[in-house]
Amino acid sequence: MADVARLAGVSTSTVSRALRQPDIVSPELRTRIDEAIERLAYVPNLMAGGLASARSRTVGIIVPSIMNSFFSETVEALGERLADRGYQLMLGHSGYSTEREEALVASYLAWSPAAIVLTGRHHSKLTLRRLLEAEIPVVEMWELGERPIDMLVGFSHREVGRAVARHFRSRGATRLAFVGAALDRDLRALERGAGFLAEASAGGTDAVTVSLAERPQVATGAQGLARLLDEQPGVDAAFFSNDVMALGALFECRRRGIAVPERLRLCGFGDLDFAAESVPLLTTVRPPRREIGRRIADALLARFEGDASGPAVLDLGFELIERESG
Amino acid sequence: MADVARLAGVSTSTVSRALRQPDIVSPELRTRIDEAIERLAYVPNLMAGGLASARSRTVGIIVPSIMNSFFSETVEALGERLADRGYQLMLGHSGYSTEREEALVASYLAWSPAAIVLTGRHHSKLTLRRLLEAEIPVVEMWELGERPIDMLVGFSHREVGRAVARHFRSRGATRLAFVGAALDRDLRALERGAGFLAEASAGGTDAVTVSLAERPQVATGAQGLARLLDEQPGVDAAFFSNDVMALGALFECRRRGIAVPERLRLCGFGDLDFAAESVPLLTTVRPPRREIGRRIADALLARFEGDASGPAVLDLGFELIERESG
DNA sequence: GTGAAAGCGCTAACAT
DNA sequence: ATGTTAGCGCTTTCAC
Repeated sequence: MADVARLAGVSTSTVSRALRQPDIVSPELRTRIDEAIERLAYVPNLMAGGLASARSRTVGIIVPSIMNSFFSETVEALGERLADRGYQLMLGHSGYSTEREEALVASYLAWSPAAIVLTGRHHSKLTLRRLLEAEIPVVEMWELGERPIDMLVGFSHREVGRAVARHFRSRGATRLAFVGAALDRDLRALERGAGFLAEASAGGTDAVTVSLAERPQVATGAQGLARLLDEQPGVDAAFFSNDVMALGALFECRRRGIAVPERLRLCGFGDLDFAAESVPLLTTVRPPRREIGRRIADALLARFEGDASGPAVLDLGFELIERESG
Repeated sequence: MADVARLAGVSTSTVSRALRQPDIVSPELRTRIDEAIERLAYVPNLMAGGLASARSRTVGIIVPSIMNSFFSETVEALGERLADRGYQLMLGHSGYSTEREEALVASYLAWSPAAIVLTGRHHSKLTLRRLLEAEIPVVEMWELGERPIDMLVGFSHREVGRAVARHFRSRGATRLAFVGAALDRDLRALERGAGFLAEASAGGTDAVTVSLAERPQVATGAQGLARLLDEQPGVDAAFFSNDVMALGALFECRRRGIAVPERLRLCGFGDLDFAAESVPLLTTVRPPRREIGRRIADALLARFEGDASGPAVLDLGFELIERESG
């Protein structure tokens, strides 16, 4: 930067200003500075800037798993919008563990990030304390609830479960089941199941849960269907943890010659791209995957510019997509 | 850090040493320092450290798409191993564009990263120059080839294509097809297709390409199958860009009553989890997704400790998984 | 609108 | 093995 200043015949403070708030520098100097930057191929040292200003154009984000397409679509949308404005994403995955989340938050904080984005509402005490002390924007996403740390962008998983139960009932199903995987860690799926069961029993419909310990994968869905058929042969409609599991169930039904939806109705969650192509087409719930990322980016960018007027809690809703399977 | 030093009754240099190379500090002081750190809940400022040492414990990584499970599994494996050693991942996605890659590399470099990991071998001139000048470890991944920028960890996509063609031939197929999507951007898929066609013609077998402009998704696979049947009715074995497309083709076959593999053999790429569950089970090629991440982490960590003895090019191979579809 | 000067919190010679 | 000292490259008062 000293080189740039020398070449442009100004002081480093002016170069710094020209970079950060171009409008308060006279047009003439700005041009000279821009030329110097160009000629020297100057790349600012962000660590020096960060040290001096005690903040950085970095946003830390933690998702349970990078491989989960739900979250990765949110991350991609968020990252794209932030990158346009010069912010970098530091990505980590907690593997659904609050301890790993705690460690990640601590290491993010050491970078004086501009903001931190967390998945869900379940955090350790220490994480909460550190976040509060950091006094930076904090977003919790993919859920809803009371008293967010700061901002909250998501939708109600309980309502998702209720909507699916109502849908099944309206189609004449009489014995419902929720098939979940790793529910001790995936609290959002647990919540969907709870809403589903609550709505079923509120409507006087029979409902059971089949809970598998494994992670929610295609094979787990197939297993879940097998267990369901074994243990609860009377069930005529099943709501799965997500589309991936529902796909496994679809395959297993095919193998066993179970007619979907005639003998058994199936509903997934996520509206992943195969849901609109499978045989039969998969009835599912579409969460606002990209929208969550976009809205968080917008809220954050507004906050970075000093605009704190946005809502603390943003409910982006969801959509039940009725197709052939249920 | 000054507070810690004061409380422990030592100088800041000693605290700094205790943090970076604990073994060169006497056990007694180390204990006192650790206690002070604990009591003050001291969190080091990484930007200050980075500025002073002109490097940071940060690794920049660029993948074409975060949502692609191939790469996200690599990212997850890499991130996990690096996080254990105190390194943070800065993640970005290029959307298969070298210009976006260029911009990302530039912004990573402003953080004095410990290393940079790129997907593929196709980069802009400026990116190459900057990377060379940065004098940090650079890994190109998911491909193989001559003269890497620095390190190269992957496998041969051309060989993948050849292996699939040989496999189809050995099963008696006589008219082969490669069905690809967005081949102008996905150079790895293009390479697989080229290997496939080359091997087919080398063996005297007829082979054609069906190329779609859309991104390789489930729906694209279904479309690809439709076009294949229309334009090349005699084809009896098709190799798809990846498993996602192959799944779409499987569904489309089901809809059209095409017997797989009797009438048409299908092979995918990726061995995504549904491949082992679909009906029929999907024959595919398994790339070393996690292994790539792990080996890069190992190579990088070795380099960070000054060990430059590792190979510049690491061929991790692949595996053809024969199941029912082909 | 621009410049001078004082750090930001740490690391790395160097000296002891 | 430990302390002293001089920055790292930028931002940000504070004068002008």
